[in-house]
Amino acid sequence: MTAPTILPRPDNPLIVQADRSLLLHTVRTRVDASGQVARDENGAPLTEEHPRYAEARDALSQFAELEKSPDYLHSYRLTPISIWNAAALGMTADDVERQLHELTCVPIPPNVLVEIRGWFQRYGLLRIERRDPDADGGSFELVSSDPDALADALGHRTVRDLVRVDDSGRAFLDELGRGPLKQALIRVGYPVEDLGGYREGDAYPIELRDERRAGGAFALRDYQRSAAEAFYQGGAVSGGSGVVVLPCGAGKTVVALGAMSLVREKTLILTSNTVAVRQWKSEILDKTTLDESEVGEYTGETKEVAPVTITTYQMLTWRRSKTGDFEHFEIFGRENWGLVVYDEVHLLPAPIFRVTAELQARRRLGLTATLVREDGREDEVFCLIGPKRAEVPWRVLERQGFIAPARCIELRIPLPIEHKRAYEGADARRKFRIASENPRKLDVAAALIEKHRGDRILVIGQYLDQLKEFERRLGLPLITGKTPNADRERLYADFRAGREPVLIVSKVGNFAIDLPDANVAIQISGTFGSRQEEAQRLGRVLRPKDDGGGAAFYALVSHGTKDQEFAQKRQLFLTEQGYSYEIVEIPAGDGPVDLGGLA
DNA sequence: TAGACAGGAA
DNA sequence: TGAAATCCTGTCTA
Repeated sequence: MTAPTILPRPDNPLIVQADRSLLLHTVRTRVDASGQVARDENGAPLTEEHPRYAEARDALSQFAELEKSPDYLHSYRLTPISIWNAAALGMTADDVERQLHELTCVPIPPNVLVEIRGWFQRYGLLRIERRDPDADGGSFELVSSDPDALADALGHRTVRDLVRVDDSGRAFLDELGRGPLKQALIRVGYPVEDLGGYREGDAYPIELRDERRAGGAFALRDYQRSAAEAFYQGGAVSGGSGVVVLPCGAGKTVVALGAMSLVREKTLILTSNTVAVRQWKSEILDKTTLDESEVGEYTGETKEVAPVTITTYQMLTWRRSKTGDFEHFEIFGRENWGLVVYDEVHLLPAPIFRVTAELQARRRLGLTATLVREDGREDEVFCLIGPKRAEVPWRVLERQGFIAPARCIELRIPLPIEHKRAYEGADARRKFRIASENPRKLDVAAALIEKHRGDRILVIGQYLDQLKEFERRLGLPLITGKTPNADRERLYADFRAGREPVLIVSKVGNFAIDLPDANVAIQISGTFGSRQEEAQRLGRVLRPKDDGGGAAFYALVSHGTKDQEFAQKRQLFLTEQGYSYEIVEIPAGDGPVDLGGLA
């Protein structure tokens, strides 16, 4: 082990704890010229952002996961997956260790460094390699340069059952065994490097249309091109598998088109809903040389299979009955696909993991805005789709002008006294509902709408009752799942044209991709703590504006309640991406709301 | 043969 | 912890 070359500096922002959690100071107390702690008129100490907070956050985002983000102290955790993704990006244990030493204000517990090294060492320790089935005992073999590691892995029943071990102790498997074996191994702590390679799909010429057209030239942006190349060249076997992480609105589709133009084989695209299917199709027709006949939609309405076919997860996971077969899985065998694209990998349903386990000989590209899954199956994404090949932080795209700068503000609103009483007496789940539906939110929303006169505003909520109340009291149009398509389109059009500056939307807003862009979002209630939901909602207002103006995202929460607690959880992902929430407390009382605390 | 709608699933 | 939206299929109507 290398001795630390950098001594901890007391003014550094990071504390590394023995349980592998990391604490990051976001602020520090301000000191005046005479060396005294600066205080406000009430004598309370003043704080300022820690000068190395941003640097530390950017460093940690490469190899640690953000867990909690209260005001002053953010906590991160080092996990095997977070380290293996770093390893797959080419980082080494030395890199991570050096960055920790540079940021920490206390000595790093030695066991943490040992564990980090251990995880890095395990990455690629076991490999799956191709064999000649006639000469050897099977098509693929699980190998390791470290016999102890191989023996240790095979000591686990769940692993041992998936391979055939011959007399000399070599472990063989066949093609379909690759996925299940990788799943079993990652559960016992071995991320396998799969050098088994890919089966060639049917060649199909797919080229990006790069010519000048009426709408201007289409060209991949630099980060899109390098993400596509990182996917194609990433890993020991080129042509690869893995995940590209890009913010909403950064053009994930275009990255996939870039990858398709590198692979140049028949491609199957799996996406989350039918609107997305249509969007993919029009993007493909617009930006590649493929024409209508070469791109198929495989949905409830039309079941076309073409050299490039787009379908939905729901289509694939449909069953006649609870115990029936997945009747549409046969699409995977209908063509000799050379590439399978998984859109929104953070939403991938369980049955798709199952079928993907059998698809390890196909190239697989996962796209997502966040690797975080609410169900904690990050390890399955890692071993079945592949490691993270490229990631562009939101803030970087913001600096380059590809997404609009955004201000996030959490408004803490007191519960009126009579609701407070009901809240105290309610059980846990009623509490959340009561706090979410704080009627005072309506007054605050009205004040915000007034403040943002002239902007495009979306009011986003979770409960239909609450939303209907807003519709009635504010006299603004509401869109829910029940709103007929014709009405939706009319309202969207009015919103785009500026005739209708405010729309109230329910959870449809999470799915409807055709929802027009806004520059102000007011979230009046959200789910129990879905991080990706918050990210998507912010994504709604992040498209760059013609006037170069910024966006605002307001989260309205009831002060000191479950509502506030869950809001904090939702904010995790965005904090990790470098957004900080300003907190503004709304004074108690009724009548017009004073937004004086808001600059 | 298209559209509307109900019902089940996750 | 619960509510809401979606998608797919099948059936009914005109």
